[in-house]
Amino acid sequence: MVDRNEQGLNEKEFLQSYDAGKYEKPSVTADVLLFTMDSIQSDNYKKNDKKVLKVLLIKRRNHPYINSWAIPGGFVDGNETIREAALRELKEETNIDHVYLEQLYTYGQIDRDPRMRVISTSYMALVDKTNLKPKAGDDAKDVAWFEILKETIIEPVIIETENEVIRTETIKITLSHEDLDLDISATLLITETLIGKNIHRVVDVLEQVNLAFDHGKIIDMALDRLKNKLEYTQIAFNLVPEYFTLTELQNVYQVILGKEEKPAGFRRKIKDMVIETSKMQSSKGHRPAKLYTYNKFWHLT
Amino acid sequence: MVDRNEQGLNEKEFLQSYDAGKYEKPSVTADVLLFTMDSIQSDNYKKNDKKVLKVLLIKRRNHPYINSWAIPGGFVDGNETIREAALRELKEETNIDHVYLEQLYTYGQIDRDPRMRVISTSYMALVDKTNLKPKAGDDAKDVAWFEILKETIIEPVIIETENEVIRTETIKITLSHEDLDLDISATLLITETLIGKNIHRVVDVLEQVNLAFDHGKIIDMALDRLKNKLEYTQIAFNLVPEYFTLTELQNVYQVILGKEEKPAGFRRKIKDMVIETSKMQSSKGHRPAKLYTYNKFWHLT
DNA sequence: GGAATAGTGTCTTTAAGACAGTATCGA
DNA sequence: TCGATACTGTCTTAAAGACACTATTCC
Repeated sequence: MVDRNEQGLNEKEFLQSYDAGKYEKPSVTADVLLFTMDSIQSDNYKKNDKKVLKVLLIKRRNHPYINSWAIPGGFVDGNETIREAALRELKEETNIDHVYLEQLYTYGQIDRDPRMRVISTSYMALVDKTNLKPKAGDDAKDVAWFEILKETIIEPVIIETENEVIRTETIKITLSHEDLDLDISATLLITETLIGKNIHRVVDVLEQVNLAFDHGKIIDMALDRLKNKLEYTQIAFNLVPEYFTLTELQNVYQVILGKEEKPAGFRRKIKDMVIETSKMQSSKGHRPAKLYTYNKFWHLT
Repeated sequence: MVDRNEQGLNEKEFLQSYDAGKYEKPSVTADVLLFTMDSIQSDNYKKNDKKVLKVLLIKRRNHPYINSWAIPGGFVDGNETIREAALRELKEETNIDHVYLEQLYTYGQIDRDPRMRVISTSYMALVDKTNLKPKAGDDAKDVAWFEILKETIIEPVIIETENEVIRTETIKITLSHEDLDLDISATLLITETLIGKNIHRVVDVLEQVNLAFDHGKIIDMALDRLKNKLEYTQIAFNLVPEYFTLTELQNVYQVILGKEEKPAGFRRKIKDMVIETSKMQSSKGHRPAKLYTYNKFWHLT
């Protein structure tokens, strides 16, 4: 027996008569938040380089937000998945294979883009900058790594009423580049409302300078996810070279999580995830450090 | 100075001339995985009810997958966000306010739907079934709660080569209903490949019985997320009534995480999240239990 | 030698796990 | 009284944090 619907059509007849264009459709894009760690060289021969977290942005050459900076991304093509679109985007910016790529969140505010309805799925990618070969034909003026600084502008305020608790906080994300004379920033109002048993978090963009669309909000959410995942996965190893010192690795954690750790405790915590090698890193005016590599079989325990 | 693009247009001129229809666009839907805990009454007056995890499915009345069961969902309308579409869908299935609703993942496989390209953003919702008033006009034949059973069909196999580790496992998700004489199941092949420093997880649908689209895969991923979030957030409280016993709460954890816990340890772990009340639960042939309620200020510590 | 970082041993404090024992109900 | 579940106290083990100390390099 063939299943027929209420109009008496079987599946083949239904599909032939189906009008795919009868609903209004949004455009869908894939945006890639490409993060890396970078070193700021120290002038003191004894001191280690300072490590900072950076994100890749591109300069928009067309409206809307012409000349502002944006997270790299583009429309999802009819013959590719969203992930493939993100990978394609990533390929244009890096030359590395096996880049870590993870879906983060899908943004669907109605007026995100003044051109039309655009729904955007964001991905997070992590790369080790020391492996990045600069691409031929790269126009430094249009693609650049920006150091990320996140600071609190207005300290958290908690308002408790009979049935509700509301916590508001204003933060500012500043994106800076050592060579470009440029101010990029986003000021965000974070409102956490306790409704019933759950906290509902809403992020509003109060002000954005030289940053396109709702990308300040997207960067903020990506930073939160990066923080979270760092604590219970091994993704930090995507941000260091194949051979690294434990201090380097510790710096990745400290910069992203924003808190100091004692060397003894840190080493104890990650000892099963790394393998000691006989290589050494020297050249600085202090005791040279052993180089370690990632223990890829760590999961199987 | 007005910013002009390479065609010499300012933003207003650009937007007026922009052809929003020039790219092929997918349809976007919001799917809601509505979970709840249910009790299976015991025939022994002394024993507590058995608790099970259930998910809400609807029966499809049209092609494709006519007469199969599906996760409730629908197209995102032009004047609503994706979340609003999910809430609208949820409103049709429950009457509760403040339902916990969280975005999970966006699925963009090209052939997910035989009608056309459909990109689907899934949300997870948690409700306490004892609060659910059955909706007027609800057709029990078309909407039903299904008990979830996840089992391993083929035990994990790990293949190690020089540079790669591949782990495969076949699982089966069975969805059952006490009254309906119905088999709903999905058999899934899970392949985890260690590429570089990261594990890439791919879920393939081997077989689906009476289940529409790629919904077996979506249910599986939702279960994983539910498990994860249970361990480091307070979402479990959405699955119990306002007043609950600690054993009830413990059951929520045990059923979803699939492992036993010692009462002493469990109570110690959650003691700051709950508030003891003077209420008691009796009626069973054993010592009555104290009723507790959620400590909504637990976060602020 | 001195500044700076690398690395380790041990003590203390907390948290997690195990286990035994008491309490209280309904038939 | 018995079967079943509700709870609590304490001992053990493991993890996290604090701190002191030694090691090694380049200028």
